[in-house]
Amino acid sequence: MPQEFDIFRNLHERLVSGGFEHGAKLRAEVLREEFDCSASTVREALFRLSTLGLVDFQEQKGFRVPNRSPAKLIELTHMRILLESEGAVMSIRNGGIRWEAKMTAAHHQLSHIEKRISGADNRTEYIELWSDAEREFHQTLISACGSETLKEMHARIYAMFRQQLMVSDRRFGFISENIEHHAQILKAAISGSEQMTRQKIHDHLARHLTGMTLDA
Amino acid sequence: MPQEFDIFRNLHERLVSGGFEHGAKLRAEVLREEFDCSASTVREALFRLSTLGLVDFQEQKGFRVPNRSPAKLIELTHMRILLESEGAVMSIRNGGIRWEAKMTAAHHQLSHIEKRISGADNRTEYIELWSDAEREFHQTLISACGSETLKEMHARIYAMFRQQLMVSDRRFGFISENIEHHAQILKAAISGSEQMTRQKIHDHLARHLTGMTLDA
DNA sequence: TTATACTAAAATCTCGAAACTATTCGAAAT
DNA sequence: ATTTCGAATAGTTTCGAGATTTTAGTATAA
Repeated sequence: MPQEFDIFRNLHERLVSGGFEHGAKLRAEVLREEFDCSASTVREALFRLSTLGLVDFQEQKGFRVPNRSPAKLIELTHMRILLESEGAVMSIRNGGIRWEAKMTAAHHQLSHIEKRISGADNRTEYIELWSDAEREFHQTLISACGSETLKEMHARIYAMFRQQLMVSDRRFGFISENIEHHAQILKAAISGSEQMTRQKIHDHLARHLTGMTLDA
Repeated sequence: MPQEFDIFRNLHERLVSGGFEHGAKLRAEVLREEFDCSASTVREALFRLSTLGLVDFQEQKGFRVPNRSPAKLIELTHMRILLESEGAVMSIRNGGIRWEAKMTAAHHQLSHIEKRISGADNRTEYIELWSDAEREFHQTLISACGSETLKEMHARIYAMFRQQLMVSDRRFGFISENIEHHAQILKAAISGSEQMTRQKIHDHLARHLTGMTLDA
């Protein structure tokens, strides 16, 4: 059973969901022990992650978790707006009824979790659930765009975006404002209005464009 | 002297400029000899290239040069249009006189080579020269956009795009039509017209959208 | 005190062989 | 003639040790 891919996936998930400190050093020799494999195998995984932008690599200096920077988050937000708007518009044109059905399903799922969270005592346990549903919603939005390249590119940007989020934004991203946003994006997409869809996607993400969000 | 990066660069260049057959197998053991290093080192470089989309990787099956597909070229063309248009417009807004100067310089250089080629007996020797100048022109176009992420993303798409080109398009991409296109893109960019710039970039790349180009 | 040079320790990078997996090819059975 | 099986070959992945480079610490000189 080849394990390099498992390591890759594991590290990917942790990097995106905040499992490492920003700027932390990633030593192959250390991670080696956790995965019970050789350092070379970890190194390969880290190399791949570095090409995805989730890990910084410097020759002879090793691997690091990228530092957080407001400027980077703004750039990634712009890219998300660009790619999601384009993907959503293309989905509207190509998707048909099947895509609309998938959209309503994805939103229903997300919406359900968001309602649960609103009244919950311990929100922490819902974070992963919500996180997955949110990703699913945004992925579905562009899923019928007809371009694997665009979807792949978006997935990478989305991962880097999430990695750049502060702890507070990762944990309380499901604020009531967002709940309304998702509903409006769905409505615009189903109605087939390209202009409106672009607008709602922009509105949804615009909060990350100021660079003024606070960390926990 | 760390050599992994050299191997990476060398393979990258060859993959993009058609140094390998489409679909060819890339065996670490074979390439090892050429670079006079171990297979593991080649493997690392190939892994990185696979994450960039320039090499296909399958577990337990090794590495391959991606096959050419008209659909893929069309997708990449759409991405180029999207990214270059956005980047150019942002450059128009942020670039100022310095960017305009760089643009005219890049175009002058490209234009000079294109004129040389038109009257040359043996065009082959100019290909690399032209190729570099063309890349430089398109890179300069988006260079003042203010987003490293966008530039990086564009560089990746551009590389994959070039890799997907047929031999004929790589060798005779400097057709007279293109010479005119580049001039018009420059003119639109310098004039500051965002709409016109978007249009000219689209026109320039549109020929790849039909999927009907022939191979040599 | 600040700067420089040297040394020891720690980390990274490369290697070649061993372990593992896929493919090929030919023999036996249908 | 075709299929199935298994051995032999070819190819891929993992490993841990050794070579190289960076980093940290200490001593010496300005």
